[in-house]
Amino acid sequence: MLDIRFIRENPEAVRAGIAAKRSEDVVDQILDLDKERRTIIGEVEQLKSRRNTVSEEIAGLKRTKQPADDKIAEMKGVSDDIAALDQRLREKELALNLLMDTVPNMPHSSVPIGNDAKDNVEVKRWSPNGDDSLFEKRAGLDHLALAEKHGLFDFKRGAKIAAAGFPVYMGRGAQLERAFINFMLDLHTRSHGYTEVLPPFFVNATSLRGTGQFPKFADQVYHMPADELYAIPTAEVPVTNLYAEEMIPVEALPLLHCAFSACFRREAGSYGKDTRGFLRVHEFNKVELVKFTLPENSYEEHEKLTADAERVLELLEIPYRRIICCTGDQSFGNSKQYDLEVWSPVEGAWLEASSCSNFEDFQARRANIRFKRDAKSRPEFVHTLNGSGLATSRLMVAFLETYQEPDGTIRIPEVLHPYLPFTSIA
RNA sequence: GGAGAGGUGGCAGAGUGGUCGAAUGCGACGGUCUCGAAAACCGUUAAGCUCGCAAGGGCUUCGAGAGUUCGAAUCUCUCCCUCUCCGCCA
Repeated sequence: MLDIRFIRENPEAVRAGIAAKRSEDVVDQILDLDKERRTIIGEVEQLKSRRNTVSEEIAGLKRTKQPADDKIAEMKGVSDDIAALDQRLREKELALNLLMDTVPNMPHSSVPIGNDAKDNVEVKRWSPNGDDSLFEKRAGLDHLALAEKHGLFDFKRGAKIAAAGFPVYMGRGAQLERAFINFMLDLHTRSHGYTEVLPPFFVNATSLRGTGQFPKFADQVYHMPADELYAIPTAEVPVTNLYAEEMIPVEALPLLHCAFSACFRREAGSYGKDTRGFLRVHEFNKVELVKFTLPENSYEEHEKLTADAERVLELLEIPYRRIICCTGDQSFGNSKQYDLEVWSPVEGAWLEASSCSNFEDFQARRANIRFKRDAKSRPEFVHTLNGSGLATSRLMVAFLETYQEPDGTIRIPEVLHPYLPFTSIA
């Protein structure tokens, strides 16, 4: 959510940001409602002020046992007027908030203007020893064939016991998945300074609104109406909301958390697109990185967070690239977004394995996450950042294809040996 | 699932329908004292909205919502949450 005062004072800048993000321009409606709202506030508060004054006079008269009947009679109508104005005010505020929720975060000045993914800009490419030949399409079994050959996953039985898009990991496939997760958690907690969190996988609607999934993406989240709970689409939701409505001690900033969770996404409307195997699933596993920072440090922390995610791929020696998402492709709530894409040599395609975003104070304002610079200063909103570090599903695809030998054996890189009871899948 | 207790300021914890945004304690901040610190003493100590160039003013907030009343932290109703005990259970 943006600051209403910022919109009031910079309507043209907001209009430009909305246009760059390909969102609907509601600035005029917001300004109108804001004006009406403030007019009503002026009227109703004048009445309330009068009521308070007279109430005190009545109290004074009662205390000295003097009659106050005429003043009481005078106030009877005033309270009704106040109630009517309060009602109108609530209606205006409700309408205003609904619109405010649809305004995206403003893109940072360093983000390229663009329409869609085609306008994203590659800013970095990495492969072991800088070997560019690794970015070529190669012959070999794709991840589904490899999984079949070695009995790593069971998509059919996943569909039987749940639904299509809910993978089952079997045997060495399950162990490999667990090794990825443990490896990433250990890296981020031991080498990158993050504190581990294992959050609930269900949250309430307030939390989803806090991080920006609601109201815009409500149809993408699994809902359990009997208990009014929602399955998390990412650990970003529970972890960011840990400090909702709180004042974080300034000395605790920056606050760094990493969290493993399963992630649940309905992917409504995307049927038929990239549906094979792990390319698009309803449930997947992810280690998420979340930061709470001082406003002036968030862009520096964004670079570090992205580098922390990249480190996973570098240690696993998986070729990847970093792209900066253009204004039309970045997400609703963030101001700057890097995507990390792993190279899938058999698909011959880049697969998104991570998305690292700076939300500035957009989520912090919605969730009311604040800090004070010192005891005397006013509270300010922190900046929140998050990024996958990483999601395992696309990583698994690239990993299996990258590490297959000519005979279909999958070699396990040394960095994972401490996490597995085998060094190859043959 | 059943029974009970409770939700008040950063924390702890009082509160009679009317000088209650709220006693008191702790903490924090500023000051006196000190070479410095501790102790002691004095003072300050919420947030949001709104009007105003500012100084400053106004309004709201005692878990949430509704009600009674001229007036609600205080009375009534509904809901939410926390804790304790019993039952069941991974």
